[in-house]
Amino acid sequence: MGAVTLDDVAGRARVSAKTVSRVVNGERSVRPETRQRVLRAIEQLDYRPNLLARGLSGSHAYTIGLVYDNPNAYYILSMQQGALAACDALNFGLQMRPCNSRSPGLAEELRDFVQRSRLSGLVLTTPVSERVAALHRLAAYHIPFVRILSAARDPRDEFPCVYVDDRDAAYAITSHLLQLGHARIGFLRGGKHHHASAERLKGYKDALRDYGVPLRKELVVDGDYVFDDGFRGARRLLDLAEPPTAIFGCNDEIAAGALAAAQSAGLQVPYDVSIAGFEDSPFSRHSWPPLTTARQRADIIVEHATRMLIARIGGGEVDNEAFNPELVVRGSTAPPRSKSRRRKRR
Amino acid sequence: MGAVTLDDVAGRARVSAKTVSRVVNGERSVRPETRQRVLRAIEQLDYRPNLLARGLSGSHAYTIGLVYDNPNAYYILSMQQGALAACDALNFGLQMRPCNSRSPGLAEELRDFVQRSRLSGLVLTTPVSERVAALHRLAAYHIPFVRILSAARDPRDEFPCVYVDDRDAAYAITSHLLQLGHARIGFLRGGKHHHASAERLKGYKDALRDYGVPLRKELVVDGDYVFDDGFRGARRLLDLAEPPTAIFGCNDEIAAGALAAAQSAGLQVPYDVSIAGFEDSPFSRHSWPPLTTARQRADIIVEHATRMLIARIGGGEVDNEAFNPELVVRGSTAPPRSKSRRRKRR
DNA sequence: GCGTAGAATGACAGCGCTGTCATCGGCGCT
DNA sequence: AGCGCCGATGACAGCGCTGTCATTCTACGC
Repeated sequence: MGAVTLDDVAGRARVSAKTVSRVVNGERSVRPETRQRVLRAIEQLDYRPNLLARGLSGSHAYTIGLVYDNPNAYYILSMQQGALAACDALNFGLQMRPCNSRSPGLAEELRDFVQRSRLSGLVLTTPVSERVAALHRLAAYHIPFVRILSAARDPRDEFPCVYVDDRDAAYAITSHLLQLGHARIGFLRGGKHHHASAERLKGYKDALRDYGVPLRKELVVDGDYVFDDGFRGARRLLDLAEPPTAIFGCNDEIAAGALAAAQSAGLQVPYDVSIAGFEDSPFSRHSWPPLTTARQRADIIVEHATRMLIARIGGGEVDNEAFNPELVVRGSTAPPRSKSRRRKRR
Repeated sequence: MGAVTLDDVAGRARVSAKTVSRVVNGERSVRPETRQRVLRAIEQLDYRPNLLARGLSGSHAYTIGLVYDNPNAYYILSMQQGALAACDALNFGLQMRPCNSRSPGLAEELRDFVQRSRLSGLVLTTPVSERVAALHRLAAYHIPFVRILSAARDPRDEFPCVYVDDRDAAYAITSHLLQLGHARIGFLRGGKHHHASAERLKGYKDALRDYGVPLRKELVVDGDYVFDDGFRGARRLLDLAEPPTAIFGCNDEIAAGALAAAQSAGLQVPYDVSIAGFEDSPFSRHSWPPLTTARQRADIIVEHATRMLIARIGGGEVDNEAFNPELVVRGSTAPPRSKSRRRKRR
């Protein structure tokens, strides 16, 4: 099993182990010719640093943790892929960490997690990134982190941040529906305590206001980020005496539920009712009709956040960044048909 | 930051560090009263072992790798969840490792991966688990692994294995369609080089044979495990002079493509054409109509494989296990309607 | 040619744990 | 009483790397 170690390389290159370490870690103050010799030895021996030893010895393990608390499988995986891409490129390891963002001991759980493996830092995704008290505790423990937040850029933020302006995107989707001529637009909320959900509702309300369309309480239905709630919520909306001509689901899974509810009621989408989602998950592309939605590249966002984190760990100062989801118009939205022509099938 | 170490606990419990180590690792030969004292100290100090140190010092890192090469995001995530469940329960770490199963240096890549982090072992999922030559090399490197294989249990297998009998499940789905009265059943293949895909095709053929229905070459269409191939393949089938009355997609994503193709052609599912998938992914539940499919609990299967692996690492002998996917009948399949009554909408 | 700053390199300890082997004590046996 | 044996415990080295600090080398100015 004899894995090649620093010492082996050092012997071959006729330098000390420390110098090899310097080369491996790209430190300055190694003469180019020495560096060459070391690199050659590394290649000849096919040396790979032992990450455990490096982590144990150094001040941190060159590994970051991705912290999430989200029921949405697809979302988690995109985030993981983004984080993995950044980590692979920068030679860091990645640990996934599900958690309960509402737990009172959140900060301490995360501290233990970091200490056990000497993690270099954490990427905090929503809704974990919204627990401000926990963030302060983490900062007090000197744990580097970058958070991803559903909000507009805010210069007063004291913690490094990648912003995703969900309000803006929800505004765009609602505007799109309004411009198509819809005046009664249903809104299916997700995650009650989830800040992103509130932002999306805000975008919806703001758009209605700006277009001079009154907000109707009965068109906003609570629920969670899951299919069944989308189905039930849409059913409720469609059963109203005056049903909406369009429904905006707070994420794609909710919209999928709404789509199924409409179709099971014999309505044709988008002719009888328009449906829009939020997320650009595979479902939105694979359903029929494909969903109009907001493209949110969770992978790219998290990759960026990961790079920011690693840069900070390396001592750099990094500027916050904002990513705005963009409107993707697909087949599930169209102008409303006049009520008289609405028809039931089957 | 001062994390609590073994020595701290040892000092408090008035024993040596080694004894604390024994208690932590559940070794015998510690007097119960000593053990109690140590446990109390651990609790009082809230001690957590440093995984890096343990891994560096011990013969392995109490961490396993989950190796995959699969384009299906949902599948990967379920597997990850299963592995995480087992690892959490048994106090192991988990590293995810995507790879190219067709790379000639596969075994060496994996060896490097294992050595870098001193991994305890690997769980190999399909199609990586099918590369027999690589498996032999891994075994020669003394790397423990458990593989998950799409096949019927085979006592001649020399490597530990969790079997998933895809042929059987595909047989069940095809039988279901045949029993409904379908005689022309289209089959959309996935991953050309993927053994599981061949097994599913086999199940399809076997069922046809057993029901005395001739196999029609033109009803079997090649493609990959992706939506677009399902869409295109189904289009091709539906455009035949004598189109099939049912289509069986090799996984849910392919079936989703077929569903979209049928609906975009104005066909009503399942009245005009039945569609079945394979996998029981969320899509199959969230589409309209929901898909008849084969339930494959990737999470449970991988959790089991992970437990097997960890048991083996601990020196135990473990028996191979087989999981058979089960047929899940939903709304996308129904008896064929007579051809004359078939109608186009829109 | 000499002194010296600053760059290049090396020696060494130690990160927190486990494997190995030595040690200690108590018990049962002759 | 003396012996051996085994269970319980501890001392110590070392896993492979990095941080710190000491040492050596180089180049430049006078």
